[in-house]
Amino acid sequence: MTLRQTKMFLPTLREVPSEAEIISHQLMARSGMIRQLVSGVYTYMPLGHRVLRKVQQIVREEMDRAGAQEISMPAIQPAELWQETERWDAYGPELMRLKDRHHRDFVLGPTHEEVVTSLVRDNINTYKKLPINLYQIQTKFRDEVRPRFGVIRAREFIMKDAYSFDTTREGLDQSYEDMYNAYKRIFTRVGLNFRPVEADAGAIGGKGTHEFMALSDIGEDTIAYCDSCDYAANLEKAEVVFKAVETNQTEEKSLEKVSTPGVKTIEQLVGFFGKGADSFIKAVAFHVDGQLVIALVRGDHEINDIKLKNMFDANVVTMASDEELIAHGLTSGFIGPINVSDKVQVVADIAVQNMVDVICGANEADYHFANVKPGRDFQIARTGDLRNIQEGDECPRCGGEILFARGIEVGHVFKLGIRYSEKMGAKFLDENGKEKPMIMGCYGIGISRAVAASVEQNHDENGIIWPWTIAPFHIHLIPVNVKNDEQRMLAEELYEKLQNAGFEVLLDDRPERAGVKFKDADLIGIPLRVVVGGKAAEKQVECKVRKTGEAQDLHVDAVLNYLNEKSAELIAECQ
RNA sequence: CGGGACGUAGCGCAGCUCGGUAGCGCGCACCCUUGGGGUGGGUGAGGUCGCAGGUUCAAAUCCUGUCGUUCCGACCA
Repeated sequence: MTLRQTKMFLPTLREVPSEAEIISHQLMARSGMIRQLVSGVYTYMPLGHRVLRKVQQIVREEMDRAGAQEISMPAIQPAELWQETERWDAYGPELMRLKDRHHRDFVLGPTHEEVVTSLVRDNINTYKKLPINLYQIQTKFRDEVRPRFGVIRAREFIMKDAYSFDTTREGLDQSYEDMYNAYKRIFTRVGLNFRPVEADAGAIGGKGTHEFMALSDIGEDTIAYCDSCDYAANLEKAEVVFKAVETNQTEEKSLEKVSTPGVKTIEQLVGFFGKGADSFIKAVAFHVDGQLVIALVRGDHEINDIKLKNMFDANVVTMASDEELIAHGLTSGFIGPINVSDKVQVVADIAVQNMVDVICGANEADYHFANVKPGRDFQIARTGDLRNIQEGDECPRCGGEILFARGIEVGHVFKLGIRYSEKMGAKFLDENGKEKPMIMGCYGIGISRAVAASVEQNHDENGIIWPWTIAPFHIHLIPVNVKNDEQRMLAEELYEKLQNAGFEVLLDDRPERAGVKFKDADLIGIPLRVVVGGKAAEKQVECKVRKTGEAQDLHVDAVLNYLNEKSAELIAECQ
């Protein structure tokens, strides 16, 4: 490995490539870490590759420590395996498919449940060989609808995926916990500001699941977290604690039909009636596994379609189309729970059931009902938690206050159970000679995504600021003027010395001007910098910390001590 | 999948409205200069104007199609 910049393939850019929108993408491109080949597909150049390897190494160490064993499975997989689990159809167009010369169908693996389950089923058949946890670090393929954010949502990316096989539920719980703890150590060591959050299990099934979120404003997920305990959940999952609103309502008003021409949205209703959004019922029609469902929430709340899906234990939930609305006698913009056909089921969020004197759509263009009382004026088929949690709501664990943050999903742990082992016949004989399906878990880390998330979290206006543990180099050694013999020789001397001391050193031996070198150094973001300049004759050099900007002139003999001290501080930040 | 924008030198862009010799900045090569925050000057190399078709005496420019990139939305282990 050449660690001299004159020899290294490290093309930095002064300007931002036009396709890069977010800061991490811009900086990774400008610093010469990555180049885009086509949409969502990237080359990692030497600098980027070194960072990837650092992250991979940490992941390996922690996975091995947790008792997992590294393997390497094929990226190319036969369609038959995917047909066994029915994911050949279920996975949809996101699955990269191809044919071989004999016209046999294959896929480029987006994940490896099928392959690993087939592997284990063919090679393990007794409880004596279980539990086992197998992992790999490998390129994955997903034909994303819309690749974006550079390598954060790419179509080809590097993932660590692990799969555990246990004989009992309790065993799975243990495997899961081991992985959960390993993930906490991994992301801590990688230097990410992250949070494990409870998540919805989604289509992959299983009960327990946590996502590891790198906190970032550009994150695609919203995290609801508590300000006083460690509760954190994905917005789609976060439970809402129902608090009954006290009412001093004594006399009961009767239902009244009000003309509301053109008033459709909650916002318009608020303006029209001069009442708060919580005086209205928001009604949205969904298509739930073939049935039309009207879901009700309070006007100031948002419907959570995943909770709706879970309420019905449904496979598919989509917004009802205009055609479906008309077919069921509903009018877009004026949907309500009163006078609906028998074919339509009305469900409601808990907060709706004891609302009084509320206003809702009349299922007739330009009319709303006022003074509506749930239970009296309409019946609710099912009641439950159907809304998104909001900032300021009560924490479901401790009663503290819920706040929101955005996060980039860098890891995910799942309890799969027997979903795959049953379909694929991955069974073992237990102590009693009885055949049982293996109980599985799966655990993913987006390696390349974690790198981008780190850049997103660690940069300033001049460039990247790498955490020590995943920095491509530890020390950037910069002779200001390589034509000056004293500077050049002192730099060479230090280069040897620092490398012998165990540091990874990048020597900027380019015949560039100081400004160019400093700009590139800031951009690349190596944690510590040693500048050999005008005082080379007196054996004085400048040492600088990229993150804080603190700099000091030192005699060469004092440099090693100083760097050891600073590196120890930087290492401590990732523990 | 719906809506929008953009494809001109390695990178960033102008030129297109109104058809007629393809330009600028950066980068690159060489010379001089400078030498602690993207020095200054000079010389030079580098482009099927995304692709295909059409209109025209003539197309980067007008028309049609297509491919690519990207943004917003929908979707999303």
